Amino acid sequence: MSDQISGARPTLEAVAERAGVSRATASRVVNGGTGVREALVEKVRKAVEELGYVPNQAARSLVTRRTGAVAVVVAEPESRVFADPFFAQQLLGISRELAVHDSQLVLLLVEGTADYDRVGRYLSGGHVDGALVFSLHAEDPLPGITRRIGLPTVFGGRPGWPAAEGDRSVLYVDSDNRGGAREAVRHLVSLGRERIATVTGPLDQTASVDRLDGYHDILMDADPRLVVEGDFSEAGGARAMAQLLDRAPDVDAVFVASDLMACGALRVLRERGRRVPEDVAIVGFDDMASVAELADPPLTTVRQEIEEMGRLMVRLLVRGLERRSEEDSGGRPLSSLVTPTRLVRRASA
Amino acid sequence: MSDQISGARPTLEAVAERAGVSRATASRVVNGGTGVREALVEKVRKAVEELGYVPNQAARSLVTRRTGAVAVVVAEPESRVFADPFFAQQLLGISRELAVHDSQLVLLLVEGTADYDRVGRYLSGGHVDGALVFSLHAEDPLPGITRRIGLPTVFGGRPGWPAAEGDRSVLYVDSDNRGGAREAVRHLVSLGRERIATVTGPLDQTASVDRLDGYHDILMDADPRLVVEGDFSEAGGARAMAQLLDRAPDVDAVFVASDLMACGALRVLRERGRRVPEDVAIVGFDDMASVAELADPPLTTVRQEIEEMGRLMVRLLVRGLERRSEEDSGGRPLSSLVTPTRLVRRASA
DNA sequence: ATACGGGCAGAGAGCGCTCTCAGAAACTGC
DNA sequence: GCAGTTTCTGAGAGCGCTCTCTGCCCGTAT
Repeated sequence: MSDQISGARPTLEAVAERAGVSRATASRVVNGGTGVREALVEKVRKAVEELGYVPNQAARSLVTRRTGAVAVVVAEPESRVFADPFFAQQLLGISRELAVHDSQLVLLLVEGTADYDRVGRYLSGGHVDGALVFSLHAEDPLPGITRRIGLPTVFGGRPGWPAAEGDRSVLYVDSDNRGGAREAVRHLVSLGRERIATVTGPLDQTASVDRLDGYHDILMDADPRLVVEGDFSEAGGARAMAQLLDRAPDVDAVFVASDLMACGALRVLRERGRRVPEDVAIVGFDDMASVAELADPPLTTVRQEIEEMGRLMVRLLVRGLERRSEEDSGGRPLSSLVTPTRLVRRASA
Repeated sequence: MSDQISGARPTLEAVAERAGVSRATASRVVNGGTGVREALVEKVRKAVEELGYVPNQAARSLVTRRTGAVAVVVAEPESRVFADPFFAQQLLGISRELAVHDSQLVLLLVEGTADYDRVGRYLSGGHVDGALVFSLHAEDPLPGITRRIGLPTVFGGRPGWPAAEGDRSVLYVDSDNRGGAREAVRHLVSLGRERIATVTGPLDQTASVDRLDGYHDILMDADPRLVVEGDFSEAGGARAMAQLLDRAPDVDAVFVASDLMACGALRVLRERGRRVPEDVAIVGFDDMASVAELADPPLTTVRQEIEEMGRLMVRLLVRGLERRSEEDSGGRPLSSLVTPTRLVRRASA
């Protein structure tokens, strides 16, 4: 019987009546139950149970101004959600951490200009308490939107748009791309390699730039022919590697800015008869399980805690929300997070 | 000025006042504007514009009982969202189609038992108008949950739990796995191959079973040694292929139930010195752009319209919602959809 | 001119919940 | 035993919106 009530869902009113208390008391119990006599708490709990009561979120958020939902905004999903197991894992982290905070994940994929409109309207509509934004490029209007409407926002990766530089109020979670790159290159140097090249990601993304900076930190005046721009795809890595071999046949090590690209590079090296790591040592970046370990040879790579980054984004956002609602704003202001990376040695270097 | 109102968002009341009309009229205009004189429509539009009014969804859905959101429930995301570009693409289709219908996508990833609880509560809470469910296995409680609470639901792929068989009220969108497999095998036969094997997906998934059935449709009494179970992963495909070569060294063609597995198979064949397609012809399944075309040799495969399937799920759900709200239920009942597949010939067979 | 019908606009009653505020009940101290 | 506290409970006012219902105004027919 009671598990088939498909029609009218019970209201708080009904629960209160059944428990013989007022709506206010029932509400108190449902929301934590502090300050209510134990006997009544029990009664209400029982009524909730029997009726199969579930609070109506719409009514609740109408008055609390909280929705219990967080938007995850992804620009250019085609190139991202997709090709990128990276993002999938981050999403997993986000989802898990949101579950901990009893919040829902509203996924907004943004493709065209019209979508920006739609998403902008949605975010302004008070449908969500905050937003986690993954936007790749500098000209993205998203950051401006969330800022204008005052929606708490955390970015995935250091945002690259000009005004953000040095603006401490812009919150993001990133991994230590530069440090990781440094460690990778240092490792290659320690191996005695002398012509160390790098295949970068698209240089309009901060992650790519930071990794390249890390490379230059160690190899301050590297031969510019040893730097080739890739696009984070397997094919792009292959293309870049081919180009590199043509430009600098004497290359003996490559720091490739992603595992996927490293795979492409590995393939080209194999095709051209270069042995890895004997002739050319390779270090990747990401440590994506499905790629790095299975590569031939298994990739030495820089590990980032991808899922952890997703979780941290949520925690940062939630902390911001708490502050805001407490009108507290005490303590020192929230600041962006940079998660450590670490070199994982396998066979390729 | 007006684009920085971070505090109080304007209400319909405010719009009405500014336009010099009643709240009711303002509401009419905002929701389509039929039955309102053009002059007033203009005035209200202007007021909306000037105030930057955005309707409060909570208030609206409190009275309409519609949320404008659809849940996408994914069981076992780790093995799915992840490894599976397949799912990503379907999600893209879903997102795009939902945008068309002005609905939001609430992503629910389900992992442990506790999650089922949480998700069940959420779905019962009236937070969403319907659900799109991807659940892999027979024992999944999800279908039961949505059914019990009477939430309109469409499944991704034919559900495999026992009670669903033959139940026309269970709606799903699937591709023609069996037909596609048949076509693949028929093609291999037409090539004159005589020892045609198959690497299946996990046989607790209907898609895998259906593809295997398609294989048997053509090869009614195939040697059981020619059937090996894989797991839809690259590594699994490699493993299965190796096993196959051991069991039946004379195999001259393989229908592999996914492109990813086909890649693994290709790799093993290469390692063992078998030429593709000369010695062993391979046909994959999925036609995933990032895999099939880039494989060496490029894969002949069965194409499914993955994104389209996502879109169809949404359309089916939306149609169900419309019917339900119109109390119409006229016309013939909605029925599940099976999208066609087609063989794409490349070099591997 | 009066009666009647149709198209439009406004008043107002909720939707289900939270939260303040005030009053009841139980406790303390003198 | 009574005033002064403290703890708990209930009444009731909204949150912002939709939607029905009533009434106005206009055009047309009588």
